[in-house]
Amino acid sequence: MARVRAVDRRLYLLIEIAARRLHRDADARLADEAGVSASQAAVLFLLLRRGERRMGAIGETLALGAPAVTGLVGRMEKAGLVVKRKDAGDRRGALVDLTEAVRQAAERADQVLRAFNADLSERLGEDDAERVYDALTRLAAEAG
Amino acid sequence: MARVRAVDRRLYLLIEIAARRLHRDADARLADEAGVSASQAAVLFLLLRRGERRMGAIGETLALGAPAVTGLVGRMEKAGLVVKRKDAGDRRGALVDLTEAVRQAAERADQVLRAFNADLSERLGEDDAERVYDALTRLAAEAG
DNA sequence: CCGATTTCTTTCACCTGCGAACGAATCATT
DNA sequence: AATGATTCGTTCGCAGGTGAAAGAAATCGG
Repeated sequence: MARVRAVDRRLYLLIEIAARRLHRDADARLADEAGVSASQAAVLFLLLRRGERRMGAIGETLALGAPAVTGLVGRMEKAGLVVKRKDAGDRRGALVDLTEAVRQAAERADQVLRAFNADLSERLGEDDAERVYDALTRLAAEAG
Repeated sequence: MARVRAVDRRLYLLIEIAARRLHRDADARLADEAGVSASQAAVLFLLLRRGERRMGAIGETLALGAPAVTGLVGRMEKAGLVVKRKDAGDRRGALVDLTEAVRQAAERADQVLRAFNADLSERLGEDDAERVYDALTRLAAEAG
């Protein structure tokens, strides 16, 4: 299988490459075992943990632009994974939530994600996993 | 600006989020200062460092599937950034190389990338940058 | 030499993401 | 109130990614 050659120690490129590989892998596993895509799983995960959320909040948490959220949630709604309703308090906004019927699937997706992450931690070792987590948190915080 | 909330310590999601933010940022800077996209810059970078390459090799190094390479290189060819020619030795294959005219632009892109990476290293600190680099290399090596 | 298999790339249909431009609703100021 | 600026989400057109299937060229076994 393809080795990753260093490409001259460019951290940014490496992050992209790693993210792409992991995405592909997670996507396949999630599709198999939970019938959702990786992008969808992220939304389900968020809604499961934190409940009903506005479009904008979803985008902010997942670092997605507004059009991406519109599209992603739209496809999920069509697939019956989520429901969208107008925010009564601020009628510009829209609230997204899990459908009761799909909560179970969301939990399955959650477990696949959990297993996937456990694999990653194992491959890195507790210590490095922690460190990478912190480091990426700092990087993601404010892309200067 | 948007803080990244932990979303329950899911390393995989964090990697996606960080990659997305960094990509957006790098893409904007590269477009401004070198007139190429981040994906294109990765190809230019590779060709600049290692010279002429086959489609498959590009995909392998950058963790891109064959169709992605076809599309990316095709757009770059149309934009005059690279030339593609049949591999004389194995006429299934195609060799991609920089156009002489664009080598300068490639070097500009390279410098933007270098600066971008320097920023990242600075924000992480030498030590963590190194560690993250090694850790991601392991993760990217074989998405199990 | 020839058919079967493998390898390299492309095509297809699709999902996912982006920036720019827009309409609708809210907020702030007068 | 009225108007003007801001915020929220959508639409649009596009780049960039995927897996599956198909096409060429090379290779391998008989």
